[in-house]
Amino acid sequence: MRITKKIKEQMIQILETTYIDVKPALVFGNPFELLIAVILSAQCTDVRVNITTKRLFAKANTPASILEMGLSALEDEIRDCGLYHNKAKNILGTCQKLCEDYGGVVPESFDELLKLPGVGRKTANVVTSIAFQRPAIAVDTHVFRVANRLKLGVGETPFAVEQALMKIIPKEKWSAAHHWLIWHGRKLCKSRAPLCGQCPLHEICPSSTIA
DNA sequence: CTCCCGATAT
DNA sequence: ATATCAGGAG
Repeated sequence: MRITKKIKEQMIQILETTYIDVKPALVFGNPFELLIAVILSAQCTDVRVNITTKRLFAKANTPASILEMGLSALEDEIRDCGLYHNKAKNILGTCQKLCEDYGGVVPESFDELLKLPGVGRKTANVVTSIAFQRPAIAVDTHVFRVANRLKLGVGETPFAVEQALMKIIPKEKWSAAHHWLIWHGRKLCKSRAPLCGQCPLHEICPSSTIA
């Protein structure tokens, strides 16, 4: 079955009305905390990140104070999130760059964000969208999977999916769409056992496992 | 493409 | 027991 532009627009409308009012799952108090939380969130559940950041931010929640912790103390603090050696190194590198080049403040420029160690396209887009409230579609594992299953935005790489989604979704809805797709992926369009029977999109979804 | 990696869901 | 989790770097 071919997915027309009209069907894609139907999908967008259903997602928009179904996931009205969804908000970020990560807990943060400012752009810097969000940046650190997103770096920690790679291959880790948001629940675990929130437990870890609550404890970490109580001890240190500025670039300078996290730098003071040092590598091994930071590793101990974030170990539960997994990939902790890389993440600790990247967080320290990011904190150092923030202090040296940006006066301890998270830059709003997407290109500057990308220069921070441990910050790739997905993380930079999350910070751009959520912390600075500018239109962006961060393609994480959920968005990538859901967009491809729906054929709402097809692509072999996250960047390709991001571009495909930006074409079909009006710019003013980009940031919201990122949240619709994430929550849809978490609640219904799960990686292992998608709950197609409960899905409001199953009738127009090309990947639906039910009639 | 591979490696990083502990916690959690199934 | 193993697939997956708000990915990024080499």
